[in-house]
Amino acid sequence: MEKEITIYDIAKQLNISPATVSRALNDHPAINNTTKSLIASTAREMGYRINPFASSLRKKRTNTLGVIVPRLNSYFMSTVLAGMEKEANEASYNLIISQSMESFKKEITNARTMFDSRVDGLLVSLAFDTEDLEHFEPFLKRNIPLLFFDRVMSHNQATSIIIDNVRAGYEVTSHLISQGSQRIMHITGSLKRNVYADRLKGYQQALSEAGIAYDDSLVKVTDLGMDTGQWVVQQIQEMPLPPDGLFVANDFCAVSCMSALKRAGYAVPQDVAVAGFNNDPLSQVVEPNLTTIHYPGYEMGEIAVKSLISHLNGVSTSHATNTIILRSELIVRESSLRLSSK
Amino acid sequence: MEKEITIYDIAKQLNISPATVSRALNDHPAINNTTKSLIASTAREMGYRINPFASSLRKKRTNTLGVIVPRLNSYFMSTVLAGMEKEANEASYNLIISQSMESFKKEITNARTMFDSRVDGLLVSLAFDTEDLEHFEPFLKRNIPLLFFDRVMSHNQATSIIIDNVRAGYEVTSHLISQGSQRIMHITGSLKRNVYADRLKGYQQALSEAGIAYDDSLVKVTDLGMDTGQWVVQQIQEMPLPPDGLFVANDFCAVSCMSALKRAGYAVPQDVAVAGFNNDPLSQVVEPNLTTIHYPGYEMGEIAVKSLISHLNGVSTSHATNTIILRSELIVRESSLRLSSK
DNA sequence: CTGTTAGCGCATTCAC
DNA sequence: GTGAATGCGCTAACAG
Repeated sequence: MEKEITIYDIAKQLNISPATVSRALNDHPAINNTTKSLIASTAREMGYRINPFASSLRKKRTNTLGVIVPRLNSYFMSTVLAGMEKEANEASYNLIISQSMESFKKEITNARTMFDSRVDGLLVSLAFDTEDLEHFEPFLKRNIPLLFFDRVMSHNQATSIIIDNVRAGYEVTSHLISQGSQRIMHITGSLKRNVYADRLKGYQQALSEAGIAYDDSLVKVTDLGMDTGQWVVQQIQEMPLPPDGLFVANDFCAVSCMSALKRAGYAVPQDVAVAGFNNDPLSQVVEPNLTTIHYPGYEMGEIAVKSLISHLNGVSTSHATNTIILRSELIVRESSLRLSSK
Repeated sequence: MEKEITIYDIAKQLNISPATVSRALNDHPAINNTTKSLIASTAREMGYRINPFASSLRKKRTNTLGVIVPRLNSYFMSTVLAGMEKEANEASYNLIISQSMESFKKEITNARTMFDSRVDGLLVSLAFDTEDLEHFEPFLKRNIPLLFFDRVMSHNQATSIIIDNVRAGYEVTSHLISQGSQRIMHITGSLKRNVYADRLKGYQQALSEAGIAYDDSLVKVTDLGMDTGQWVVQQIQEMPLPPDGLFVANDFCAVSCMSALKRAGYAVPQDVAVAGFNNDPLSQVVEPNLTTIHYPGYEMGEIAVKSLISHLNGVSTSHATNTIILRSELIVRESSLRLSSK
């Protein structure tokens, strides 16, 4: 069992004061460069590592960011987190990650834990059924910056990072229309969440622009889970006039729908064109390949952390609340191609 | 900006000593129950929250566990993490999670970060190409318990939690044989990793037991990525005698193979029976549903953390190294059913 | 059962 | 450019 080296040990070794060691290690400008590098090298030799707790206690900041996400099990989310981790590491911040499991209640618990852990900042993507932002008030009261990404809710003291979901929804729908679909069904998640509400808006815009009447009964709010495909096909079979297009709010569920459709004897895309959302690798692994929206997850993670940290280092306490909108992109694949040759 | 309440504030308020407050808050046995609850309630009223850094600095433990995983983007991994998080929360531990992105190098960096963060214990699932365990030595030298799960490497000072991959591989292969497959191809990942090496062993056992000669050229080591399916089919098309069964080491890649097979005109399961591994929800969302192995991820996460924490609280420094083997289960679905009626 | 005292390791005044 | 002194908030002796 090795002993921990402290700045005192280094100081003694070099016959200088601990204060100088501390300053040198923190690259303080008022320290001679030669002594700086001397201290750095002996620190390395002696196997010194900073004690983050002593440092945090003293500085009253933890160099830790909290992240609350609905779930980790999607390509999208893990990509976002990879981006966050990269930026955090570079700025020597740690990340504490937790999953709300799409539950408002768990999200509240998670927020509480993050608060008690005294994170310097909090990054959140909201759960399906989150109703309000009260559980984040303690952070704002203590001036701990709060940032929402992807699943956001507008708040006058928090930054949001999103893509233009209205536009993306519009693009998908327009594309389906351009491929000859006239009755497009939209399978989505909780409309409490901007991502779903906005995609729906885009869907409606595209219909209206094409002169297609909006039909409420073609929009289905689901949990986007693995049974949704089967349920959707059941609905379709009960319809007097079945749809000829399907816009599903994520790729996994879109695949579930495609699969159920094929099992029920519908041809994709001939009978029904299908499009998903997120550009999960899954979309290129199913037959037919899935038309979808590319979502810049890694970039979103990077920017989120970068923005939060710059806020932490920021000059003012002015909560410059802004919304950052990233660029998404329609990716056309076979599942929606009904016109061009295969 | 509110002021932080400390135990001194509570002590002053109640005219008692800070030590008593500290003891009461930590549920020390030698404190009167009435004063305990009095302290607890005023602490709540005053909005007290413990300062984990002061506490960590004093106690020389952080109540934080590190987790290094290859990737977060699978149902399996996020389930494991959910189980870990639950147990950690209950024992009031925090989790720091990082992804190695299947890279040995990144795993080393991650380990270093965890070490510098002074985690009390470390949970690891190894990257594809990890060669040795040297980067974990610093932990062992400092008596920080190390636990491997799923992707493990035997080490005389670390506990491992796994399923019986040999058996699972055997079960899958035997099942395929029982459905009439004679030439079974096995698509797997790096054989440096126990999970893949063991599944291969099980595969070989089953063949041998059925009196089928083992054919090296039917085993393909890949990255199990999204292009693997296409590549595999290409290989198949070049074979004089194509396989009639496919055992793929994870579900995502199995789906990629099924899809490529169908695109190339093979019927699943009639021409080729397919089986995957992990029981990802994906397996029930593709057509045909995928035969697979159910893997108790949540349970594995729970047990991993429970075991590590009990080690931390353990009486001795004796590194009682053990291997815990969890039960997996074959799940038969359409993709492999060639005999029974559909 | 409760109080007194001291120190965990660091960063920051204030000196010089 | 460097050193001495102090305290961040908590817990663990040691007393009583």
